[in-house]
Amino acid sequence: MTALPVATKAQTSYQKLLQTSSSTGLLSLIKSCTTKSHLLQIHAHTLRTSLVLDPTISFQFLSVVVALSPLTSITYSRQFFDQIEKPTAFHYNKMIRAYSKSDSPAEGFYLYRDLRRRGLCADAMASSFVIKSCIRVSSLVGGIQVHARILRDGHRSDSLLLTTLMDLYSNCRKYDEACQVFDEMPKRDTVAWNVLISCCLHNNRTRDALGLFDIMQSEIHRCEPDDVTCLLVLQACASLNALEFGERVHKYIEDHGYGGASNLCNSLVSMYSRCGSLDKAYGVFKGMRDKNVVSWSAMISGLAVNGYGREAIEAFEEMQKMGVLPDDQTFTGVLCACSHCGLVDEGMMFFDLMSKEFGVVPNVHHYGCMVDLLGRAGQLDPAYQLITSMDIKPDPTIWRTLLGACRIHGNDSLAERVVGHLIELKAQEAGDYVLLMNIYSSAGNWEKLTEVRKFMKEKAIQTTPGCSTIELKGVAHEFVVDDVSHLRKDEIYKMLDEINSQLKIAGYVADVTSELHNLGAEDKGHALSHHSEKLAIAFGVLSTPPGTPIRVAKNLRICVDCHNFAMALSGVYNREVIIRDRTRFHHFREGHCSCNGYW
DNA sequence: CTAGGGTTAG
Repeated sequence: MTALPVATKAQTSYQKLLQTSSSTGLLSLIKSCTTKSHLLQIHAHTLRTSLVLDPTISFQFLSVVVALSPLTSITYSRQFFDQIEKPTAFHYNKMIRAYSKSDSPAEGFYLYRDLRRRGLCADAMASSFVIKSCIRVSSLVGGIQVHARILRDGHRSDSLLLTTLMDLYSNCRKYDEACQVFDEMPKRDTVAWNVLISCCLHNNRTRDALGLFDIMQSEIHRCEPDDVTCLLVLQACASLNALEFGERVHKYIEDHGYGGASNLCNSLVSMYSRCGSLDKAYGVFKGMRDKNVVSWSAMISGLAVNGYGREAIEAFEEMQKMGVLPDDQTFTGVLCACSHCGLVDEGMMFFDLMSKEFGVVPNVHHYGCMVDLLGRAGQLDPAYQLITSMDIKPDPTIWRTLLGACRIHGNDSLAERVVGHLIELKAQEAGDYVLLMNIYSSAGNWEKLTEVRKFMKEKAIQTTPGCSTIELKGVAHEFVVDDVSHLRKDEIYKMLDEINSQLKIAGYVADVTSELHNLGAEDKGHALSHHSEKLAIAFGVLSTPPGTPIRVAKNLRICVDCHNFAMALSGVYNREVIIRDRTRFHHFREGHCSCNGYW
């Protein structure tokens, strides 16, 4: 351990003050200490006069040291702590709390163990701080140990403590354990429900998160959602494309007087955008009095993903006129706008501007947009160069973006290299091989295609089933390829047949060459005609009045044929069709798509 | 004798 810093000037006026003050005077001097220099002088003084032995004084001083730790360091606080001869539980709690918020949260855990070994009483607070530490270092093992202690200590009905514990399990991806803690809680307040919803959101239970919004309000629980609940549920709506549910939450927000909260408005803007309802997003955005960088970024990204690249760039300029400084996420939106609309030169310009004029260091998302931009424009080699020249480690997503571009431009040799990189990262997924097979298939390279297929079979690599959802009256309906599980399946298939024949008259021809989702299918044409998005669309046509927009969310990329299908349908049936796939939105209107073939 | 806990915008 390094030597403690001490005051350099031997006799300052402050030290005189210290020496002449009574013990109550000293306490108030300590409490009012706000500068590092005074802190060091008090420290020296307490050491010289053995005042560290006095628990009240040492506690007060520890409080100040911890409070001023941004000026000194957590290590300094610890050094002082170690000088206290007989630290009490109070001292420990103070120090453990400090650690839980510091850059070395794990130390809090060791100190907690130390506290117990000394036989001091660990109260609920101490345990609470330690769990915080465990969350920070995502130590499930540590958390479980503390959990056991909590039960032994008889703190099993402390809601606040148990809520923290739920958050721990949630952060460690232990959904069931978090639920169990929730179930065993004697009393659950709104925050407990919020943590449960947050847990669903972060553990692939997004649909359950929506359900909880209603369950918590039901007769049995009678728990009022608050602003945080709304924030969480809006995120769930956005990721599920649940527009109607989102509108309900919007109404709830208005009815409960949260309408003016900027964080909620920003969330609404994002939710509406991500549900493909740009006009509603803009409505909320326009009504906001204080638009901050988050609001603008949400609007810019919203415009971008919905295919309004030029408008997104205009919004970016407008934002600067209003004196709001863009940050990293603003640029993610702007670059995304460029990549979705094929604005290669603009994209390069913004990428350059970003760091030079706004000091925003490009992150993996920015690079990802640039790779997408270059890749889609056919500049595959520069895109590859860009990835290899990054000063950050390429993540699987960025390689996958390039792989997508390889598919568009049918570059099989680069695609193979990219898959090689994914394998190197041990991140290759079924979808990557499917993409590779798509490339071989459209190039007519049947040998390689069979090779990959065989490889996948041998390794038993499971493909992610394509799944499309459509929300109707607040309920999400799910479809997979050739789905026969829906109650109205007969009507749906009849409708799909009718749509197909109508579209054929209008000149739509099924494209069976470029896609093969169903690996085992002998009859590709057949599998194609019952893709999940087509079933969802047919269901939409069937169950909504003419003219109603049809909104579908798909977990994978939409295939070329389904894209053509939706495009034709939007004209023939005069329906707006909005499909959100894994990478972007497709707005189909009057026989056209917002992506203008650039996709 | 002293202080102190949970969820949370793009």
